[in-house]
Amino acid sequence: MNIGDVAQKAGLPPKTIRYYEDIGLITPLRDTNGYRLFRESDLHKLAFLGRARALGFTIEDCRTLLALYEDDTRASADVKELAQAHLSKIEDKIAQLESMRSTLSDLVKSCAGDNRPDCPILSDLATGQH
Amino acid sequence: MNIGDVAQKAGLPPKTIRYYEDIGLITPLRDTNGYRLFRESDLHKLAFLGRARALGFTIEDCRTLLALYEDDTRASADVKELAQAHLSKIEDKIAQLESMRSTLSDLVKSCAGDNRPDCPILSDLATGQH
DNA sequence: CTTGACCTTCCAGCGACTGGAGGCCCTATC
DNA sequence: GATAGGGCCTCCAGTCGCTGGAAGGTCAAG
Repeated sequence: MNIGDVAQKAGLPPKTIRYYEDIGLITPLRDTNGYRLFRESDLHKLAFLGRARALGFTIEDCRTLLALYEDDTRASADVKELAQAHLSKIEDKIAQLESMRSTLSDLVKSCAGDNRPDCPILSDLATGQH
Repeated sequence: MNIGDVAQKAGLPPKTIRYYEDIGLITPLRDTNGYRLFRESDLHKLAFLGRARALGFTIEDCRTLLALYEDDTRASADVKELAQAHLSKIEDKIAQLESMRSTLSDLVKSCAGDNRPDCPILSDLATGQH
């Protein structure tokens, strides 16, 4: 398979796939013309990476996950720990965003949104007081 | 005031303040020794920026917000529109993170987390099937 | 033989800082 | 007057995960 094919099948842009090769996540073969030549196993890895990235794992997490995936002697505890840590980070981010959402939502509601200059949003930003 | 003082008062690192000057958000004076010399108005702007950033506004949004703040003839509708658009982006992000959280949470729960290699987290990443 | 789609590499840029090197300035103490 | 320590300066590079674009080779169809 050429890069375009795998890109389609894995649902990742060619650029991203080249990047993943650059940083050593995959090592496709090379055709005589210099084109990358992808095996089924490469496609499989790329799909794995796509799903892991979609769950928000960092590239380094993905590297570790791939290594664990390919290690028959892994302990599921290691995978779980990684996933749990990532989950915690996501929950932190959600909490942070929820806090912003709450404040912003209040501010937006309190703003008339008309032609006049008076604006509680700007007042809040200016003074920190509601 | 020197940069250390405003940094403390505004709750922003000196590096960030220099960066804000670099990109033209503030323009402190200069002392004869080359040190930045901050007026009350600079501190006020920095505090404004700090709060806007804490609400997740991008730097470009902050630039616009500052301009609106300093424009007596603004329409509060413009501020509200900006804030509303930002709020929508935040809500999108929250939705995306919630979706990750949900999937991840299920996966983590379903993983034994012991010495054995069997791991539903990896299976899911490998196949996309639960 | 040409066109156009595909592939290659390499370099630069995104956002919002952050770290570090190398060096000047200021104050206090000896 | 020398020195130590802290604060300030500029400039460059790195972060993360791509993404865009330039310049050029390759391939299949007409």
